[in-house]
Amino acid sequence: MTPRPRATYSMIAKEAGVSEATVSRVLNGDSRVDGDRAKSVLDVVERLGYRKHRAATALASGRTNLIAVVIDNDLSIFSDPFWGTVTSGISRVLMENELQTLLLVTSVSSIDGPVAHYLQAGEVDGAIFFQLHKDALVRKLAKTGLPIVIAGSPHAATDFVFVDTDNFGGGHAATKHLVNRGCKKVAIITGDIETVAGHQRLDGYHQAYRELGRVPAKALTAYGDYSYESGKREMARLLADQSDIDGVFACNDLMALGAIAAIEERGLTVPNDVAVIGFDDSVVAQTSRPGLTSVRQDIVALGEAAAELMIAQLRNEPVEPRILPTQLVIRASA
Amino acid sequence: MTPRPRATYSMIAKEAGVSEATVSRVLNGDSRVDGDRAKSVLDVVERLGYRKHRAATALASGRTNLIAVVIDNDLSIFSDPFWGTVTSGISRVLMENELQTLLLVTSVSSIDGPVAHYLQAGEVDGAIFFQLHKDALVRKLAKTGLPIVIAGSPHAATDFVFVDTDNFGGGHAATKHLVNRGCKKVAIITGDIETVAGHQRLDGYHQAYRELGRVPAKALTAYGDYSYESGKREMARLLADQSDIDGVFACNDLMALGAIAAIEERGLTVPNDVAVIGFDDSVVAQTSRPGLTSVRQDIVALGEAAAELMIAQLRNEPVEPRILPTQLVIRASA
DNA sequence: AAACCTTGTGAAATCGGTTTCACGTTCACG
DNA sequence: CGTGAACGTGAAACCGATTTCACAAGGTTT
Repeated sequence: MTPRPRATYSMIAKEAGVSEATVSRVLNGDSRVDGDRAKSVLDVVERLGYRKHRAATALASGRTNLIAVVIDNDLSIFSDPFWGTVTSGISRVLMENELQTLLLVTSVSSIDGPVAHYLQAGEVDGAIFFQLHKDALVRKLAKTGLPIVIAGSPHAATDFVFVDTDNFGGGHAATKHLVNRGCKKVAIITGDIETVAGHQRLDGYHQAYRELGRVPAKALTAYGDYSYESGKREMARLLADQSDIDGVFACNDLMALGAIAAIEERGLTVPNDVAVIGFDDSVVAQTSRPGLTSVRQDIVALGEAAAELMIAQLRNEPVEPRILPTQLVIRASA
Repeated sequence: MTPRPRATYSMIAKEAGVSEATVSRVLNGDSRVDGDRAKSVLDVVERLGYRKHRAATALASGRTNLIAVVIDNDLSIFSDPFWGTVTSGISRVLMENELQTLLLVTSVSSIDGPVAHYLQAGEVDGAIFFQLHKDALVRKLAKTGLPIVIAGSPHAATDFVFVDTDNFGGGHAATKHLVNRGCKKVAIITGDIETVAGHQRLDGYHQAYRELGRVPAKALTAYGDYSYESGKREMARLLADQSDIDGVFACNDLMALGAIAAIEERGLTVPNDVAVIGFDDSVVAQTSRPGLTSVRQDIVALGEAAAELMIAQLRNEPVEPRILPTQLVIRASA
C-alpha cells in the first residue's frame, strides 16, 4: 500500500542492464537501439509501472508538454457556456496527444502583464487564445516563435492560425431561410460589431440580400450587444420605425429571445407576423417557447479543431486556418 | 528585440556578488539573509526581469505549483455552463496565489486510468474534483496524501474537504415561498437523486413541509433527471394524477421550464393556477416568459471557495467544508 | 590490407533551481 | 576569557531526465 518510490532511469537502467542513455533512447523512440535491449528495457518499464517525471523531462528537454488556454476574463466569462465548452474540446484532444491543458483566466489586455511574461518564459509549448479585441499581445508572442492558435477569427490583416465557426455562412443561411419562407422585409440585430464574428454574420446577411438583387435598407440593421435587453430594445425600435418588418435575424439566441418578447409585447405573433432566427442553438433556443430556429455551431468541434491545429504546429506540419460549418436548426419561430 | 537569454541563479549570484544558495534563500523568503545582501539580490532580480524556471523549481523542490481540476466528461459537460463557471473562479484565485490550473477533462470512472496514475505521480500539488458518483478514485488518492477538494458534496460517510451550495436551504426556501404565497399542494420534481445535491434539495422540501406540521404525500414527489424533457413529462404526470396541485419546485431551471410547458399545455396558467420555482437562476430563468423564480447559487464563489480550501490545505492550515448560501430570486412564475 | 564509414553504446555534462552540510563569526553566559 | 549556541554563508550534492561526445565493433570502399 505504501506507494513504492517512484521509478527512475537509474533503476530501470540497472534492472535492464543498460545505461540510462539507452533507456532514454528507447523511451523516446530512437531507432538505433538493439531490438533485444529495447525489449528488455520496455519490460522493466512495464513491470515497474514507470512514468516519466514531467518536471525533469521539461528541464532537460526544454519542452513542457503544456499548452496554455488563455481566456480573457474581461469578457462575459461568468455566464457564457461557450468558452467552457470549447475548452473541454481542446482539453480532450490535447490529452489524447499527451499534452496538458493549462488554464489561464486572466486579464489579457495588458501587453506586459504577468501572463505575457509567463507565456514568453518558455513555460508552455504553445498557447490557444480566445478571440480578443486587442491582439497586440498575441502578435508579440508570435514573434518569439511560440506556437499560437486563435479560437475565433483574429483581426483581418494577420496571418495567425485560427479556427472559427462559419459566421458568414450562418448569417447567410439564416437570412436566406427567412426569405424563402416568404419574408419580404428582413431585419438584423447584430452583435458586437467590433468582433470579427459579429461583422461576418452581418456580411452573410448582406450577401443573402445581394443574391436577391436587393440591398437591405440601412434602417433594417440594428446594433445590439448580444444581451437579451439589447435584443428587446432594438426590436422594439425597429418595429416602431417600420411596422411591416416580417423577419429578423438576431445574431445570438439571447437577443432573439429579447426580440420575441418585444414582438409579442406589440401584440404581434411569432412566427406569423414576424419570423425570428437566432444564432448558437444554445440551450435557451431549445427550451424557449416558441422553439427558436437558430444557427447551430459545433462548439466542441471548435475546441477540438483548435487543439489539432496546435498539435500540427508543434509537429511542424503545415497548418491552414479552419472554418467550421454551421447548421440551421429549424423550430417554431421561423 | 531578441529575447535576451533567460536569467539564471548563476547570473544573479555573480552580479550580486553572492552565492547561488543565497539567491535561493532570498527568493524563498529565508529570513536569515543579511539585509543589504538580500536587497542587492532583489535589485539584480528586478533589473534582469528574472523569473524562476518552473520545471527546474519543480524538479528540485518536489512542488509543482500545479493544481489539477478534474472534470468527468461522462457528465453532461458539453452543454452545462456550470463547470466552466466554477473553473473560472478556481483559476482566478489559484493564480492570485501563484498556482496554476491544470485542466483534466477525462473519464474519471476508472480507478486505474491514466488520470489516476497522473495524479499519484506527484505531477500536481493538489486536485479539485467535481462532484462524482464514484469516489473510489478520490479516496485512493486521498490516502496518498494528495490534498483534495471536492466541488459539490461527496457521499455521506467521508471526511473529504468540500465546498457546496446550500442545496438543503435552497430547497427549503423555495418550498416555503410557495407555501407563503398560498399554495396548498406543492409538488417537487427532483433531479438525479443519486447525487447528494439532488437529495439535499428534496430534503429541504420535506423540511419545509415538516415545519408546517404536515408530511408531503408520496405522490407529490416526481423523479426527474435535470433535463427539460423530464420536467415536462413529470409535470404532466403529476397533473394528470392530481389536478389540484398549485405549486411545484423543480430542482433545476430546465425542468422548471419543462414543467411550465406541461402546465400551459393543459390549459392552466403560471403562476395563477400553478406557481413554479426552479433552481440555479441560470440564463434560461432570466429570459424565459414568464420570468422564472429560482434559487440562485453563486457558482463563481463556489469555485473561489474551492481554491481557497485547497490553498489552506497546502499551507497546512485547518480546513472546514464550506456551504455557500443561496438566494431566492423572485420573478413572475411564483 | 589500409583507411573510412556506420552503428550501437555508455560516461559524463547539462538543464536551473533547492537543500544539506560544514565552516567561520558573533554573541551571551558562566 | 573560554565555550557553546545562534547566525550567515558558500561549496557541493541533488532532483530525473536529455544530449553530447568518445569509442568499440563490424562493414565498405579503394
